[in-house]
Amino acid sequence: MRATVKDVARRAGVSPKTVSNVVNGLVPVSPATRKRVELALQELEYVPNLSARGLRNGRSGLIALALPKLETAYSAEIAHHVVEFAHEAGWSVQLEETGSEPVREHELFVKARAHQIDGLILNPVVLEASALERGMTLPPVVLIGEVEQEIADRVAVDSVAAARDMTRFLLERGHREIVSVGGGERSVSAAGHLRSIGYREAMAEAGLPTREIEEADWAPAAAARAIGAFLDAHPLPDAFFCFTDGMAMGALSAITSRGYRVPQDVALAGFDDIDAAQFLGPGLTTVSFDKRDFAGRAFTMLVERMQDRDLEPRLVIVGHRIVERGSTRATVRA
Amino acid sequence: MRATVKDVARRAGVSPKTVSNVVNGLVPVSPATRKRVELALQELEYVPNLSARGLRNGRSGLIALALPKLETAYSAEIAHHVVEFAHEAGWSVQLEETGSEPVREHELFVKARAHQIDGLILNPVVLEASALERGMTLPPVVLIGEVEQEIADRVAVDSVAAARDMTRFLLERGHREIVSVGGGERSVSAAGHLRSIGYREAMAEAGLPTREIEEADWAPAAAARAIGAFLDAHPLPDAFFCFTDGMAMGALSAITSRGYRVPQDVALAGFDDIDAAQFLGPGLTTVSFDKRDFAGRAFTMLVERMQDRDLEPRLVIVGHRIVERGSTRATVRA
DNA sequence: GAACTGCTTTACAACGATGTAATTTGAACG
DNA sequence: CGTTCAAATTACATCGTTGTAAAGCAGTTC
Repeated sequence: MRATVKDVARRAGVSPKTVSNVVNGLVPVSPATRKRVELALQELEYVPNLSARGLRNGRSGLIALALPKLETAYSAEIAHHVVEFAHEAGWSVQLEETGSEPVREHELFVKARAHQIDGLILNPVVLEASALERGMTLPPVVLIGEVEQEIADRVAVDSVAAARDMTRFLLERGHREIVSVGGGERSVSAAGHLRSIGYREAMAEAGLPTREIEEADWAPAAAARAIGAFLDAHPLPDAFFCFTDGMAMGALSAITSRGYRVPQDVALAGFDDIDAAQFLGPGLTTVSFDKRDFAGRAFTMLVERMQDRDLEPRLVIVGHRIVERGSTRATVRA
Repeated sequence: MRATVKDVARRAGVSPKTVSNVVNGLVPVSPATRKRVELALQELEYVPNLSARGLRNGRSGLIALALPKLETAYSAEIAHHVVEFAHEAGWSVQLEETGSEPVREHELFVKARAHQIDGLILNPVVLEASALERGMTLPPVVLIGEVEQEIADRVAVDSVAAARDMTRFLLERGHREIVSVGGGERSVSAAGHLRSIGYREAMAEAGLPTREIEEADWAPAAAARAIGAFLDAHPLPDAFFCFTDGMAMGALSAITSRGYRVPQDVALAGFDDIDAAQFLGPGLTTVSFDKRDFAGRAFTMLVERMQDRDLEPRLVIVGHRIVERGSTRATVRA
C-alpha cells in the first residue's frame, strides 16, 4: 500500500498538515521538524496522491494537447515541443486526437470542465468556430493554427502572407503555371482556406490565373493520388505549391513515378518545413517557421491564461520564411 | 461554477447517492426517479469530477504512453494508434517523452504510483532493464519494443529475425558489402543491439565480414552526418542497412547529395516502414509490420493487466515482412 | 512573573463521488 | 388490515490532501 501523509505524519510524530507543509514548502517549518519529516518521507517512499490533491485544490496538473492527426510529422513535432515545455514546467500532457471532427473538438471542452485538465492547447481544423462561440464558459484554452475567431488566445503563422510569399517566390523564379494543392473553394479547413487566399492574391498580382487541386485529406497518400490524377489529365504545370509538406511528399512521389524530374521538369514547394523536408530528394522548398518557438509561445500563453482567466484574448503571429532547397532550384521553360 | 452530484440531487429532490446511481447505472433506479434525475443532470450540465472519482475508487481513467522521441515518425504513428484504441475504450492518454534517458523511464513508475495513471505503455530504449528489475511493485505496464526482461508484458517485433531477414534479402539480391547503420558494439539501445545480432548472423551465414556504422542518435540528421563521413572516407559499399527508416532518410540524402544514385550505385534498406518510406524517391525497402495491430495488442494487454495484476508476464511477437521498394530494385556490380 | 510578540504546529473541515449498511417504500399475501 | 419481503432510497463515512483558524510555544519586554 502506498503511504499517505497520515502514515508519514505518524512515523515522524507530527500532524498530517505539517507533512503537507514540508512537501509543499509554502508554510515555514522548523529545521528540526523538517528533517524528521523528510526522513519519514524517504523511508516510506511517499508520493502524493494527485487525485486527492486535484480534488482539494481544483487543479490536476494536466493540460491537454489536441491535434487533428497525430500521425503526421507536423503533429509529432508540435507534440514533441509542447511536451518538453510542459515537462520542464511541471505539467503533464494529455494527448487528444480530433480527427478533424468538430464533435471531438467540442468534447474536449466538456472534458476540461470535468476537471481532468486545467488547460487546453487545441489545433482546430474546421473554419467555423462554432464550438467556441456560444458564449460558453471556456476552459483556459490556446488555439494553435488557423481559426477565425477573436474569443480565445491563439498562436499562428500568418498563413495568407506565407502562402502569398511562397507564391511570389515561385513567380520570381519564373514559374507561371503554379498549381496549388490542398485548398480550393470547397476547403473546409481554415488553413486551406487562408493559404488559398494568399496564393490567389499573389497570382492576381501577377495577372495569372489560378489553378487549384482540391483535396481535403492532407495526407501524402491522398495528395499523391490527387496529383497523379491531375498529371494524367493535364499537361505538366511549372510548379506545384502544396499546402503542407506531407502533401508535397506525396506529390514528389506521384511526379517522379511518372518519370518527371523535380525541379527540372516541374518545381515543388511545401508548407511547414517538417524534419523530413530536408531529407527528401531533392530537398523541399517550403515555408518554414520555428516550431519550438511556436509551441513554446502556445504553452506560455496557456500558463498565463490558467493564471488569469480574465485576460483579453491575445493573438501571437509567429514569423515565417521561405527556405529554398533543391525542389525549386531550376526554372522551367525559362 | 460546475454542478456537483449534490446540486443535481437537490434539484431532482433526491439524495446525492441516487444521482450517483443514475450516473453509474450499477444500482437499479426506478424509472420515475431516473427520469427526474436525468432531467436535472441535463439542466445543470452535470459533468463528474474525475479527480474526486479517482480519489474515491483509486482509478484515474488515464494511461500513459511513454516514447523515447516524440518527433519521430515512428513515435507519431504509434501514438496515433494507441490514442485511437484508448479513446474507443474510454481511456485518456497521457503522453510522456523519455528522451532515451533511463531516469525519465524510472520517473514514470513513480508517477504511476502517484495514482495519476492507471497503466503505462512504455517504449524503453536502454538495454538494461534496471528500472524494472529491483523487485519493485510495478504499476500495470506493457513494454513495447526491445528490452531483455521477463518481468513485464511486452509487445515487440522479433528484431533479430527481422534484421536477419533483411540482411539475407539484400544478400539474395547479390549485395556483398552491406554496411549496417545504427548498431554496433557500443550501442546501448536494445533495438540496435538486437538488430546488429540479426545482421551479423546473416552475414556470417554468407561468410562475409560485417561493417557497422555506429551511431547512437537515430535521427535522420545524425545518420546523414555519419553516413556522409563514411562515404567520404571509404569506397562505396553495395548497400546500407539502416536500423530505422528515419536513418535511411538521412542516408538517402547523404548518398544522393554526393552524386551517387540509389539503387543503381548503392542499395538502401530501412526498418519500421513509416508512412514516409513509400514516398521517398526511390521508395524505401524496409522491414514492415502492422503498427495498428502492434498498438492495439499493447493496449489490449494493458487493459488485461490493469484488470488482473497477477497474470503471468506475457510476450507478444508481431509479425514482420520485407517490403521491397525502389531503393533496392537493382543489383550492384552483379 | 505576567503579558505580549511572532513563529510553528495542530485540529478540523472541505473538495466531490460512491460503497456500506441502514432505512424507507410499496407490493403481495394471509 | 396487519405482516412480510424485496426493491429503492437514504445517511454516513471515506478516499488523501490542504486551507483556515485556533492553539501551542518560545523568547522578549515591562
